[in-house]
Amino acid sequence: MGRAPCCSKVGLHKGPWTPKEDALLTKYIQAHGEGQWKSLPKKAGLLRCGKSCRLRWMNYLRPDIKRGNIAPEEDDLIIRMHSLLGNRWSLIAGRLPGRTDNEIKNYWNTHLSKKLKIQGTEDTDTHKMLENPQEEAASDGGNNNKKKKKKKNGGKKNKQKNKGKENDEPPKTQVYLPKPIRVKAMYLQRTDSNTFTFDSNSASGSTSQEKEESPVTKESNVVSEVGNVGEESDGFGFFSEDHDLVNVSDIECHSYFPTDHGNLQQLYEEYFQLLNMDHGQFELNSFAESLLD
DNA sequence: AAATAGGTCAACCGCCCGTTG
DNA sequence: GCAACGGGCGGTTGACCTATT
Repeated sequence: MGRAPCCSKVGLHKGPWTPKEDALLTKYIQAHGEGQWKSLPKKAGLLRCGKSCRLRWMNYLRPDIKRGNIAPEEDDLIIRMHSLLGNRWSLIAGRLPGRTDNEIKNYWNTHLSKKLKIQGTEDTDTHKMLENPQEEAASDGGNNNKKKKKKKNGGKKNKQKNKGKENDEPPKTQVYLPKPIRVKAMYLQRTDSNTFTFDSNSASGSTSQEKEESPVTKESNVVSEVGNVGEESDGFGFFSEDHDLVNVSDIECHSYFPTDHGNLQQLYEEYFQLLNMDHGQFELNSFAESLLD
């Protein structure tokens, strides 16, 4: 059909965002809110495609983004959700506040699919059990069929990509007590006073007062912490038994992620039961769609 | 020390879908 | 009903990093 590109590509910047661009985008959104992506770059003084701005904001600049290691329980939930929903990353991300679909997708492709194959748990595409998991893993090369392009080592130009790492502060996790929920992806909304709040209505039933509060300052909600995660979880057990409680100094990220085993189990079971209602794909799709209602 | 293989993840691309006029 | 538009999504790419040879 050849739809016209979302914007004229002529003269637009591509590639990694510079700190200056980030600042411009952040400043503009803080002042005017999200949306109007097509006209946003021009108004914000950015030589970027609107989609690129949206992506940068959604995946990197949003203040509620939880960067860093995926907790074992998140890991497990991703696996389970993937088994139910397939590659519907945005839906899965919607269950993991602070995580983006892109992050989860990357995490799946680079960690989980490989891990599951090695464990022989299942075919990560079909979720069927593998007969020869080791072979599968080996043949796959842990690369998800991704063709590897090798590049010359090239200049080690400064790259913003790892600037977080350069801080050398290990990613930290801070977890908030879950509110009674049917969780929904958290959307940042603008209030009349140009402050941002999380639209966690559907996610947590928060009051308007709560909304006035920056999530980052909601320290009172901090009730527990989860182990620093980069380590392997044991994969398919619901939680890793030996997963350590954390060290407060390792905590930083904020989340409403339910850390309680029971909550996660409940969430999963809720999904599972719905999927077992024997209503076929139509119901599955309806259910999936309903997740974000 | 240099070259290469393998891994990670930000960003792009193109399609799809809901909304609007 | 239709086309254009805006936004969202999943798949893919490629720059950069680390580990290994």
